[in-house]
Amino acid sequence: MIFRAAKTINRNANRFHPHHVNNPQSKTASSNLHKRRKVIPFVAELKQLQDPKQALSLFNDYTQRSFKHHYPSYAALLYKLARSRSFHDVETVLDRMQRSNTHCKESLFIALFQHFGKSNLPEKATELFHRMNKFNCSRTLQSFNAILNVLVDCDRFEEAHDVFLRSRDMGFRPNTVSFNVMIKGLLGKGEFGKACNVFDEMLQRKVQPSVVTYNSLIGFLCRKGDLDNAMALLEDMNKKKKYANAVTYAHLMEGLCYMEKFDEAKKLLFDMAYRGCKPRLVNFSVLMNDLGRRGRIEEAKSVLHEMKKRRIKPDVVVYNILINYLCKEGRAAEAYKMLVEMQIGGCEPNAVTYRIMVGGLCKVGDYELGLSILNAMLISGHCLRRETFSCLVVGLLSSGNVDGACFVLEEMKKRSVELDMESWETIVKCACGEDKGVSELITELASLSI
DNA sequence: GCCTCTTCTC
Repeated sequence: MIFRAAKTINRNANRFHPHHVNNPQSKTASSNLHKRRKVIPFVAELKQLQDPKQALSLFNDYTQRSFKHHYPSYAALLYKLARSRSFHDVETVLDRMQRSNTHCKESLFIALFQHFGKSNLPEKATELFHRMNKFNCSRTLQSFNAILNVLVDCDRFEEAHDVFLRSRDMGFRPNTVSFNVMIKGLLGKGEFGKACNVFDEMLQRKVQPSVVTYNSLIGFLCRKGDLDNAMALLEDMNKKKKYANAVTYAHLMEGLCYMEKFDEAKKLLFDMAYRGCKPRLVNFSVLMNDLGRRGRIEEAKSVLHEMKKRRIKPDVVVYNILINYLCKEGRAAEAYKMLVEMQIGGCEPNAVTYRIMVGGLCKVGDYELGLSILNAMLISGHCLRRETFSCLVVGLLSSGNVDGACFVLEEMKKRSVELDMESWETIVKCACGEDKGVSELITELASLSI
């Protein structure tokens, strides 16, 4: 049954957007064909694989055929496994790489820290950081800062602080970036005063604050609506010849929007150019977001046209803002048109786009299109959240598409995503209310043993 | 091929 469902959905996915589904594959195929002779056979073959589970066995196949794996092999495999969050396999491969004494780059470790961090596994990242000297690899301040940042982003400020204090023992001297991360951590906890103390400490220790340092502080003040102090910091920056960049202005514009001063924010967009700072995407998206928030979607769309007129190519975030507010207003069909439009314009949707779109379609009851979007999302290798799956499962069942619902459940099972209690309740109620395929469904659920 | 900090979307 599931197989049948999967086939139907695949067909739908191709209809959804052939350009999107087929292109990445054909592109890699042709480029690999082009450089096949130069590329390491294992890496070339690895890139063709859809399923990350096959990656490790391919690696083993090559090992058995007495193929000697070098750094490019390990790196490509680790990236692939980390991207699909197969962290158990990541560990296995790391062990082998360590034993083989392969000379490896620090960037690989930094990328892995970030993958661990994104999956909220900071302890895995710290463990690897401490283990780095066992690899044939140099560990610099950059790794140190990367680990600090992962800890702060995972809400482990105290641990980050401990690591920061032990920097000297580890042979590192904190630089601007290290301090910026600590300031970000404090601001994240609402500790503006302590963040200012760290700022002063930087000056004492002769570590120069950068635009980023100022942006963090200005951003905090703007979110609080304290524009006066934010402007004072802007003055201070200028005095120290640290010039405001597009992000600085984006914060100020956001602060103005927050204070219901949209026109002033818009004026600042024009003023910043006079002050020698070219407006960037983020400045436009701040305006679009505020317009969308107030339900003025047509005006938000006109900002998009303004950007195009200025030859600034909208990115995925800009489209996400529009798609999000269209969905919120129950205009999922228009949101879908926007999604197609962005792809035609050469902008690939990301995980957020898909989540918003599936949610918006569920809201208006178009579960069939929601399902094909979900499938496109799976094919493009994006991770999704429980809520996205849940609303679709419940919706498909309530509209009588048992095959579709089972397909989604199967995909959840593959990814070890569990349905929430509330959704289960709805499903059971739905199943008991009608007789349509109930026994079939129960069998399916039992076999999945979620 | 993914390489440290600020930024708008869920």
